[in-house]
Parts: sequence; C-alpha cells; structure tokens
Amino acid sequence: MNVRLRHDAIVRSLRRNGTTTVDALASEVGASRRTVLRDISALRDEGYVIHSDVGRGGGLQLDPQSMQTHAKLSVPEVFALLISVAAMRAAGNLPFSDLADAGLAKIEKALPSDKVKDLRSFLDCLHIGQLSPLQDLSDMGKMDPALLPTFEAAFLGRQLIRFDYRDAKGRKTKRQVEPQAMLILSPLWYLVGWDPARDDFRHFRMDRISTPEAVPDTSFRRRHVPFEDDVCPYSELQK
Amino acid sequence: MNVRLRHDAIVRSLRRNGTTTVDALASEVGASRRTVLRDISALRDEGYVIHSDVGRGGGLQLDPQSMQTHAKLSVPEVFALLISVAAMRAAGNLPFSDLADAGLAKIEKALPSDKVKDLRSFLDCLHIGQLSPLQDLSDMGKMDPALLPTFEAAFLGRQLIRFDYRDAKGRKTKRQVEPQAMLILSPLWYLVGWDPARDDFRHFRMDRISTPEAVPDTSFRRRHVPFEDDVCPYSELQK
DNA sequence: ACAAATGGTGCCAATTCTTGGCACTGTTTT
DNA sequence: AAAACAGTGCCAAGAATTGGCACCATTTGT
Repeated sequence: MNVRLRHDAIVRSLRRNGTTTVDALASEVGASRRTVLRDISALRDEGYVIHSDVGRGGGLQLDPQSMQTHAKLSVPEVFALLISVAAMRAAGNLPFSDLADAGLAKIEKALPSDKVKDLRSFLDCLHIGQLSPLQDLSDMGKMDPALLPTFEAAFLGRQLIRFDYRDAKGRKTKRQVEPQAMLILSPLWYLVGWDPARDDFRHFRMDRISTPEAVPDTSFRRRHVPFEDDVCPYSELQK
Repeated sequence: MNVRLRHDAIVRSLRRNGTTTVDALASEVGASRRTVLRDISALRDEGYVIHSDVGRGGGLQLDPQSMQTHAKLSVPEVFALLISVAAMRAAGNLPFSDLADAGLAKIEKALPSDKVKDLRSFLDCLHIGQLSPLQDLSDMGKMDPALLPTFEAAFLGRQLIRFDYRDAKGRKTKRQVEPQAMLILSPLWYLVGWDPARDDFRHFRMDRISTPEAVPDTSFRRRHVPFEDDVCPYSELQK
C-alpha cells in the first residue's frame, strides 16, 4: 500500500473509531507498528492534531477541529468565492468574515502568483455598496451569463468591450467602452466603463446589457474611477 | 529533490514559460528526460491539462484553466465560506453564485461525512433575508466574537446557551435558551431561541448579547421555527 | 511495588520504490 | 530525408521506505 493511501486510511480510521491504539491501526492498515508511528508523526507535521493518552487504557484520538479538507479548486471557482466573501464583508459586520478571509487567504496562497495578481486587480475594480431603498427594482431582468466572463477577460486583457444596451426608458443603443470597474449594489450589478466616444464614464446596469463581446486589437489604460468612499453615489445611477 | 517539489517546479515552469520542451524542463529541474516525462504523466493524472505539440517546433503548454489550487482548509473556515456564499445567494441574483456553489461543493465533498452532516444541519437553521429599510440601525453595536463559536457548539451539541441580553430599551436580563436558528437580516444577525421559561420562541439581536456560554449537562429537541418563506417577518423583530 | 499496556525514539538491514539511461516508435516541420 | 519533438517499455543502479528490535517513559490496575 502506498504511503498516501495509508495516511488516508489512518485518518479515516481515527475518525471512525473515536479512540484507537497504534497496534490496532497497524493491523488494520496492514503495516507495522513502527510505520504507523512514523505515519502519525507525519500527519501531525501536516497539521492534524492527534491526542495520545499513554499508559494502560490509553489510545489515539483525532481532534475533529484539526480535520482539514484538501479541496482542488479551479481559478474561476476561487474567483467566485473571493467575490462572495468580499461582497459579504462589504454588506455588513458579519462575524464570520474573518474566518472566511482566513480560508480565502489559504486558497489564495495556493494559487499561482500571476493569477493572484489578476484576482487582486479585478478585486480592486470591484466596488460594493448598499443600494438606496428608493430604487425601483420592478424592471430588473436577468443578467446575460456571458457578461461576466467577457468582462473579466476584457478587463484583464485591457480590451474594449462592445454590447447592446437598453436604458431606463427602453431606448436601445450600441456601446463600446473600456471596462474600468464593476459596482455591486445588491441585487443590481453595474459595469462602469469609460466611453471614448463621449470622453466620460458611464454606468451600465448589467441586466440591461446583451450580446457582450471583447473587441480584439484594442487596448486602453486604467483610469481612476471617481467613487466616493468606494461606493458610487446614488445620484450617479439615476442618469 | 523530492517528487512533490519537482512536480511543483514543473508546474511553475510551465506557467512561467508559455511553452517549453521536455529537455528544457529536465535541465531546469535537474532531473532526467525520462523522469520529467513520468512527472508530466502524473500531473495529467492529477487533473492538469498539459497540451503537447509533437514535432519540430513543438513543446509543452499548460492549460491555465486547469490550474487548480490545493487548499487545506479547516472546518471553521469552510463553514465561514459556506455561510458567505449562502448569504450572497440569498441577497440577490448574483451571477457568480453558481461558480461559488461549485467551488463549495468540491470543498464539501472533501470534508468528512459527519462534518458535512453538521454543516448541513447548521445551514438548515440559518435564515437569510432582507432587512426592512425602516429599521433603525443607529444603536447597532459590535457582536461578541465568542458568540458564534459558542452558538455553533451549543447548536450541534443540542446544549442550552446562557447569556446576558440588553433589549431595545436598554434593560438587561439573563437568558437561557435552546438555540434553534440563526437569522441574518444584513447587517443585523439574530439568534432565534426557544425560551423554556417563557415556553415560546424569542429573537435576540446578536450585538446585544454578551458573555455567552453553553450550559453543560442539558439537551433539547429541535423545533420547527415559524418563519414565513424562510424569512422572519419584520414585525417579529419589533418585539 | 510490580506488571501490563500503551506511546515514542534510534538504529540498521531488508525491501520496495524511484530514477536515469537506452533503445525504440510516432508525428510534424523544414 | 533529416531534425526536433513527445511518448513508452525495460532494466539496473540508486534512493527512500519499511519492519524488526531494543529500549525509554508514562499510566493504570493488581
């Protein structure tokens, strides 16, 4: 049996039987007493907290709090988790956010450094605030699922993004903007873009955007998005 | 050099150099061509997608989407992430929530089954809704950081919880309740408890709770908490 | 006080796994 | 046809793991 498999088997056994002895483990996983002791030492090095009561009637016991999950996450998944926690933290004084941050920090540490840079720059452009309760939500539609990936790719590649937009009065226009930031005023999401044709920032409600696509062979510079206290003022969105 | 370290080195190199050859990798990590080929095979088994163009001018290329992060998370950390995503989903139609769910599902799958059961039962008691905009938040205080762990332990162990409570009019009372559910009306958190002395449910704003502790040697049964549509009606909280 | 049961460590030879070299195959580009 | 590349099978040399042993420390029951 493999070292890895044996370690897994030992952890599982420790979990199942509240308390075991080294000899019982040895016969269970089919290894010698010495090897099991070595394995336990290795598991402790990995962070598992295994209590041991020495003496007659003693035994090994695994601290359930120390059980760790080895999750394999793809980059978009980490990304989604990151945004969830960021939004959660922005939404209020949530007592779990410290723990969630710690978890994300671990995930982030395991990510490739260039991806972390991408994520940070994406998070920097993410502004989360509270929506004014006066906002009329009756016409809220469903967001195009292709929008987020397109925006992410365009933002990171500094490419312009092109889409059809339907404004509050139902007028339809074609837009081509530099994606500069994203604003979440839950449950509404806004794309903040610099419109070169109008030489100014524009806000677009994401559920009013359709057929988004990145424009190849273009590039733009990052601009300082004028948010007050990292939150877009309500009046801005009335335009 | 260790097998593990070499694998990491190979992944890093593949990430840095867009495209490489087996021989270049071999000299870089200080191993033989044969070993590198074996490593690449192993990495592919682990889920990395490594494209290989054979022939003159060929080379290896790592699919960036396949890069996975192997995060080691403790149970409380997973827990915190889970709550964040659950709250996020409840808060609105967030386009990332599907991805976040997928990430959490993977994490959950890697958790020991008994812990998953704990988490589920905890999540079942978690109710998330929107706070009425009329709520006066001026007196919102900071939540005792010891409260959540105490509540979690008490809830899972079906132990009573004891604390000091300061009500809306500033009156202080000692309470001893069965923790039945938790209600988040962001940014306020409420503990929903069954008060045996009053033979009824009571809501407690968590930032008004102090010195919480679990009461040993007691146990209680789970009750059906009367939420309408999984959200506590606003009037309930005015008491 | 003593014996038994238990966890824990150091040492070393036996066993098992990993590695490197080699020959070979197959594909693509020049 | 030649060169450059990925990929596979085989096997001996080298490296790591394993098991056995002696031994120590602690606890509990007799």
